Amino acid sequence: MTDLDTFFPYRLAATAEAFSRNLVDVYGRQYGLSREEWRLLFLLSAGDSVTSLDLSRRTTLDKVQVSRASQRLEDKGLITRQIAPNDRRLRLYTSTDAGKALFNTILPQVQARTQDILSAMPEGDLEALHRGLSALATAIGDIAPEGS
Amino acid sequence: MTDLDTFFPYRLAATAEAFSRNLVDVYGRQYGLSREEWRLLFLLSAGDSVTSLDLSRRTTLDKVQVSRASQRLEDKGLITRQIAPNDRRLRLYTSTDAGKALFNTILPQVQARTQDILSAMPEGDLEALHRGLSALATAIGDIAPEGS
DNA sequence: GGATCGTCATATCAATTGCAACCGGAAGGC
DNA sequence: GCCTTCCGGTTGCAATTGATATGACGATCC
Repeated sequence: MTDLDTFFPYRLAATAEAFSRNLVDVYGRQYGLSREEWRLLFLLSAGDSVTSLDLSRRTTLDKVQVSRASQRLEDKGLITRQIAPNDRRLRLYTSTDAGKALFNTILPQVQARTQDILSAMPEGDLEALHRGLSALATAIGDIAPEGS
Repeated sequence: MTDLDTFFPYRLAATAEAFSRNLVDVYGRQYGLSREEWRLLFLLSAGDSVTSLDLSRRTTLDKVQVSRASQRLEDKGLITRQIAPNDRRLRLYTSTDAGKALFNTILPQVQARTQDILSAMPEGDLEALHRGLSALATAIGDIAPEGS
């Protein structure tokens, strides 16, 4: 167990990063979005307006990252930011038509790449991965409830 | 499938990151090592001298990252860097006594934290995770052999 | 042997990130 | 009403990272 390759957390991180790199190659290299921008666009394109609070809760991004990523998305005309009417400290983020169009262009490609990879796995292993990952996420949450 | 939480690559990345954060909390917050520094120390403390080529091959770090991380480790007195005798372009990295001592202090704590988390998983799920992760790593390697 | 090409380490510069201060705005006490 | 405290978002600055260029070295071909 003194070899890094066999050290589980490292294998997990390396695999996740490799997967992620593959997808960044789709939405980043071709469309110039960073990972954070893609995540935000993903959440916003689902439908209606979302507050910044929702965003940082539903991503692993902190408020500075949300602020800067959304600024760039706004500069690109993909989203708009308004001040929330009930609490003027909050922002309401909304995807523009251009943003939704871009999202609808990219999503199938990302899904296709994802499918390419996942369907290359032997039968049953994907289910095993799902099972294991869910259990791990739960375990991490239980062990370290403090988080950020 | 329009929810980020259910989007598999995201779940994988988020879980890996959460796990990693937990470990960084051990070697980083308490001993001031970055993830890269910890990885290098890990590899070097195993035993004898290692060339920079080995290092970047056995981590996901490129040579610039190796160069920088090892510089910091040298500044802290944890490793030494010599010029390789057979190829004077290469560097030979060796862990100092201080480096090994620090590693021997940290490793048990990292392993303990890892065990805390993994053993909180229900019976069988860890094996499933191993299986799935290996299959996924293979699939990624097959799909995108170019990599870096 | 000398020219040329590929490779490794490092330097340099721009872009990104993290941290902490700051600026409104809200909430609660008085 | 005000004043204090807390909270969300932004901004500035320092440290880090990434991309690219430079310089040193080794290997190959002539």
